[in-house]
Amino acid sequence: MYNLYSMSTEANRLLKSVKTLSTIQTEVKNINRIALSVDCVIFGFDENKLKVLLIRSDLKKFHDKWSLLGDLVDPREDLNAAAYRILKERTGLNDLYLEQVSTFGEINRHPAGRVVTVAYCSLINIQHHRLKILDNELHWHDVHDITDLAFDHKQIFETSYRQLQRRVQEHPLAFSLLPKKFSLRELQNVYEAILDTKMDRRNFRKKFFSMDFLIDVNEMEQNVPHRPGKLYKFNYEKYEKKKKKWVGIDF
Amino acid sequence: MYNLYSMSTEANRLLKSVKTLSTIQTEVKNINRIALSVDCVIFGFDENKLKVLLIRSDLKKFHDKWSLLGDLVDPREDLNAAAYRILKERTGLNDLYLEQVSTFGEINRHPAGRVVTVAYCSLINIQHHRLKILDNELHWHDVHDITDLAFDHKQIFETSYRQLQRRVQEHPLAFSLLPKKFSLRELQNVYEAILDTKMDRRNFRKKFFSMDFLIDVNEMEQNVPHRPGKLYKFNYEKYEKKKKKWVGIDF
DNA sequence: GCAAAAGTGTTGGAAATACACCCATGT
DNA sequence: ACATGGGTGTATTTCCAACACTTTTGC
Repeated sequence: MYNLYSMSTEANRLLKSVKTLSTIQTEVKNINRIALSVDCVIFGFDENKLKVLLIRSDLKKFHDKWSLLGDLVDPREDLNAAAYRILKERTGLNDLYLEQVSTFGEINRHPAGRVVTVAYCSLINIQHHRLKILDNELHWHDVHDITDLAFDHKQIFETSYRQLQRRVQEHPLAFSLLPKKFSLRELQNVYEAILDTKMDRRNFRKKFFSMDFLIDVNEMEQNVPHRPGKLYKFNYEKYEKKKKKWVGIDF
Repeated sequence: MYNLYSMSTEANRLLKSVKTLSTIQTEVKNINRIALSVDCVIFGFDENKLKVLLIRSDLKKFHDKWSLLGDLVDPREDLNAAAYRILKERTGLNDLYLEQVSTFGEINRHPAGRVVTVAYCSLINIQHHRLKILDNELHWHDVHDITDLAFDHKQIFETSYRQLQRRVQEHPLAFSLLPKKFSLRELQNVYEAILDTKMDRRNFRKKFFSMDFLIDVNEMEQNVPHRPGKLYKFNYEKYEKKKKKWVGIDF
């Protein structure tokens, strides 16, 4: 039995092999180390569909399969910094929505050896970085068309997508997929795409106007073949002040 | 720039240093490895209070501070298996509620070197293993009395506690803190302790009876100095069949 | 009989849902 | 003029919150 934190002699009666700090240091340095990677599930919204950014895997074992964007974490690099680095490399953008999802640590999940991976979910405005992904090894995939991915990335993707569906209903994430200024129809399209459902337009508007977090920017849509809608932006400051505490048993 | 999954020559125009499998293997084996640990936030319920199980840390740097129960992950061990191992070592119990919370990977979070830790949350019935924690280096602490813990364990604890508060409202976790048979009052006490709030007794009963997941076991409380309550157990099978899909924007 | 908690229904307000018509623009 | 989606209001239902008295047991 190990114990990473305690070296109590008192505890030794129960805990057979409590370690000294130098023992821990030896293990940390030489014995128990594992390769750690980050995988980013990068969502975008285009043509009224929710998309995920994938790269072609050319490992023989996974020929013709797609995989998430990932890399090893450098031992001198914060975990979150590694995730931001990967995003920056792939999208060219800073200041993105990025959130940790979960860590996947089965022994044989990677053919190169023991690699534990931390999954992150990111939401980006697909217009803003379209120029960066001319590379035809990188591709946006409709989330409905994901069949099998390389490694355990299908599982990672599904976990991330479910978490996104959950979180978008409780937090103002959807705006990260849209331009700063957007119409209510675009916003509703994002929700419908993420949740894979249809909503009533009038009730959707009522809901958002009653939350009172949308700022009317006094502009209209341009070049639409129908009556143009008003544009809004999300009031993050007001949201941060007012966000509710949620109590209510419901399962 | 690295890439763990792709070795496309096509991509090389954009991605300066895409790696071969053998390069990846070399890095996984020799270069980029990091010590990985698991920390368990073990919650219990006793005397109508929510408790967390901590061990005394005797590292000089953290003398007199308490810490979570954790250990290094063995490179030949599944991540989840490591968490179950730690739980088993400390509580003697298998088949516990155990769920991953989050991974903490700041560079200097551990004095022994670079240690990234995966936090897990567990709920146990405190009666069942009371005998295992005679060791006075292990102690149940009221969650309200947690001030500072060793390492970054305060942050880990708070993240886990918040997640518990969130999840207990949407999933039937509370029953893991109680005996198989429990009274509605005990159940309500668990919710009130976790959520740190008071609830209306009649509405609480109405809520649970209308969900219709409680089985009346036709037994009563024994040896209470007042009218004894009926005992129930939770119908997990029925819950699994019926659990609802939740749709509704609310933030 | 008294203390202590179990058990039980109703009502008002808030929020969610369902639903149909007129309006502004591009073609 | 017409096709397309923008914009709006009301009635109904469902859910939640507030609230007080009677019952059963141990002492």
